Amino acid sequence: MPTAAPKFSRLSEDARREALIRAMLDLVALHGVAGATVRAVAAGAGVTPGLIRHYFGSKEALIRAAYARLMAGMTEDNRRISEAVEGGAEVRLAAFVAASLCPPVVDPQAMGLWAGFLHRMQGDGEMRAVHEAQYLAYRDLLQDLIAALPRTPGAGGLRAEAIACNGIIDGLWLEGCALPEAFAPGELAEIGVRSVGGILGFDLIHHWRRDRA
Amino acid sequence: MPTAAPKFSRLSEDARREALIRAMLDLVALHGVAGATVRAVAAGAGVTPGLIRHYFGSKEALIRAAYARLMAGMTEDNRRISEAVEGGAEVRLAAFVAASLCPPVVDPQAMGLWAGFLHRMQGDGEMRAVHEAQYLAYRDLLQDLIAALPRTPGAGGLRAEAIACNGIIDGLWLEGCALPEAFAPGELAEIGVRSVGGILGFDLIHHWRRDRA
DNA sequence: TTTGCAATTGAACAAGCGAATAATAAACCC
DNA sequence: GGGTTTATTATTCGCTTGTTCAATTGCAAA
Repeated sequence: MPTAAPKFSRLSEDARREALIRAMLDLVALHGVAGATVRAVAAGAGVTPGLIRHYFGSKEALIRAAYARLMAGMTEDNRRISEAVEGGAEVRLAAFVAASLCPPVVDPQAMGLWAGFLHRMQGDGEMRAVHEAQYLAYRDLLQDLIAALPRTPGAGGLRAEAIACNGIIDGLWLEGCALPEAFAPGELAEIGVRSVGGILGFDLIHHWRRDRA
Repeated sequence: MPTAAPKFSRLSEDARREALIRAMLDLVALHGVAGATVRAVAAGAGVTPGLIRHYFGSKEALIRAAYARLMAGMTEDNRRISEAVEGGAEVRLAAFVAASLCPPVVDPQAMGLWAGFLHRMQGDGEMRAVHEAQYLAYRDLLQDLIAALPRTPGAGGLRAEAIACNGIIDGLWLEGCALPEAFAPGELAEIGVRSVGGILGFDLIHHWRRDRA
């Protein structure tokens, strides 16, 4: 008598949690938070709905875990970009700005994912705390890159400059995601680098263009 | 025998639609789109759920109508701001930027409202069309203010400058809404005016400060 | 191989959703 | 005032949701 095929396999706790978080992120990106039902997430992870409760206690807790994972991943990507570029502080900052304003960072699905979680921050203080920590980490990274520029800092102070540069990156990223056809390829990146240069009083786009050539 | 109190009153079509849209906006701002059920919206408007179908055909159609109303209101506010300020083009542009980065425009509830609708744009082309029209109208307004400045336009062109200024206003507005306690009162407005000046190569903050004094 | 444990299933549950529809009553016309 | 219209209500339907829990079963230790 042949041994019957196993109905399921027992994975480690880490692997299961990982699979469920990944399935949640995929579904939110594709159909929004509304489409990420426990049944759909479980099916995406190849398990049954009961496991969500077993590992996370509730769907809400899984959503929070997925959001934290998403934000951590974006920070990690940004850190890698800023470290991968060869050259002086000018080139590294310009590459950092440009990378944030081109695919795959600029992506309608990514914005859907981000917006899907954003509108949950209103009543959920724990989620807002995750967002704040992530925002400050990103801004500090940017501030370090700005501080390394060979120039005399502007009148507003380093903090204000980091806030401003973070702001224009966020704003242009959002517009690029929301209306992909409204901008030519590379247009947002060039505008971003030029604008950051204007804010900092530094000819950033000149260094950027020479580096790309 | 006293005449019994009427169980309900018949309103004009416009008044009913208005009441339902208003109730929808209030609920989305307070509890997100998920909390804006047909029953809750109807209760907020003082009617029964059936009327939503009677006037809008479906809940989805009411959501679209409410979104269009929200966006139209924001455009109107912006237009009023840009027209209310006395003075030259420099002062008007600076006031426009600053107004967009102070209460009541910067408001956590407003962001909740905006985010609640944003994550619905993914699969809804009609909603995206509303968003695009609104975005372009806002950007054109900004571009007109920029074009009126007494200066020689920058190397990037007027369109790129408008995109950049729009981007930084959006980005700073978002950060101010998401983390109200992270910035001092007026800090974002000053950063915004200074940054727009940097992007345009124009000493905007000097004119702004003199006008406020 | 046998035993014990807990990861996983699968069916069922109550609650809430949007939608549909027949009955009702307010307002308008003559 | 009586008759007509239709805005509005009240009730119901079918469906999906998140959650629950006893039964099952893969897997590792003994």
